[in-house]
Amino acid sequence: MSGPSTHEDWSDAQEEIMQATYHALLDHGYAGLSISRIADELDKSKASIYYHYDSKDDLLLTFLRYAVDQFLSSIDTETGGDPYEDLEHVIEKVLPLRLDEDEDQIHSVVFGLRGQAVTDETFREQFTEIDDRLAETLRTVIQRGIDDGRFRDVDVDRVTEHVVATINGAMYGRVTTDRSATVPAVRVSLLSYLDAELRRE
Amino acid sequence: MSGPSTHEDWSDAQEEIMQATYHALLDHGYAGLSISRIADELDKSKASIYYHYDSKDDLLLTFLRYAVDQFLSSIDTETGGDPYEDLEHVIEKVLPLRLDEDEDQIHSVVFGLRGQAVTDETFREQFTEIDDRLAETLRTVIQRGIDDGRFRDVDVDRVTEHVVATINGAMYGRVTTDRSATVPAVRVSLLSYLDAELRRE
DNA sequence: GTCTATATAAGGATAGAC
DNA sequence: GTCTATCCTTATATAGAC
Repeated sequence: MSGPSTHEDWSDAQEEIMQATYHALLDHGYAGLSISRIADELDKSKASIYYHYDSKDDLLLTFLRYAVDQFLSSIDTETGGDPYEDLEHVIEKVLPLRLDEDEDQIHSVVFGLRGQAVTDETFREQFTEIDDRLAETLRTVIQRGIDDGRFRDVDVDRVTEHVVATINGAMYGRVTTDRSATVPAVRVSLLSYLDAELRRE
Repeated sequence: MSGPSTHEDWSDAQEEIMQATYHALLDHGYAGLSISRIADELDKSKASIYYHYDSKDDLLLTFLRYAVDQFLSSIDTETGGDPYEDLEHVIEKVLPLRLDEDEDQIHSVVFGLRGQAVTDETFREQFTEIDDRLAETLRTVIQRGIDDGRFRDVDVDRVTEHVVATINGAMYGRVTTDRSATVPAVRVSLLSYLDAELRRE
């Protein structure tokens, strides 16, 4: 998660605070997040946090963008090959059978925050962006398949929205329920759906 | 939402506290929920809440079950007719083009709480139950369609999980993003998918 | 059952030393 | 930049009157 050059021009202290916030969220959830608990995950005091951020809100806003960027990176997929294989790669990337620890933490934190979007406009904008990005990737691949003549001339937006919803529902189920059969079933079913819907006979 | 006999044998005061909690959640979200804010939505004092509940946790647990029950009622659908029409009815019930105010509030509160399931086992159990129930309804209808010979002999669990994920993703998108095109697109696409996947030629 | 008043802790934020 | 100490507000929870 913290590999080399994770974030632009930030100081080490700022990066450490973001990581501490990550861990505080994993331990206590958003509702239980406090500056004290972030400091507990840090080898620094509460006051030092206020040197870097004006307020808890300021920190949270910065963190939200930080987490969203990490999430977007984690689901980013190279496309441009065979359109159907591209779709396979996207699905494999967003719904791997097994998430490694870092990915699992990113998903947990991001989906743990997403509920805030119901009552907070700032959060909603971020999650709108996440879904827009995923949709854009899918739409581009599908459209290219149609233009190439490899896919049938379907309603691109309709198929795209269907796939985005299914992917989100499966990711969401993974982190908020104990229904472990969901992800494997959806992976298979989604590919079968795309094959039937898009591929020319 | 509060029609006649909403909840078993509760006192009026308890029902009022549940409703106040509802509104406090809509106004402030789960992270901003406090006993004071619940009391503000009530024409009673903070202390009166502690007469009915031992602690905030006790109240929250009761409320979680209350909200989950309301949500389950709101998506409950009569089945037993033509299997394909039953599926149409379920989708129409969980993904109506327009939610009335009460339904919208139930969805907002329930999805606002669901993020807690990431870090809280008690919450996760409730959302596992919600998804299990929806899956059970769908699985039963699809299985009956197969047994009747109206549907093809598909992998029932695979199709069921796909539909549950898609429905959840669409409901989730509705309350956590500004992407208003999702629900209408998914409704259409889901029915088209089920038609292609299930119906005998 | 509900109220006012209050005890006690935790949380956000700042002052001032180093 | 980071620390300790502290201020003020909010929060959970209880005591005791009505």
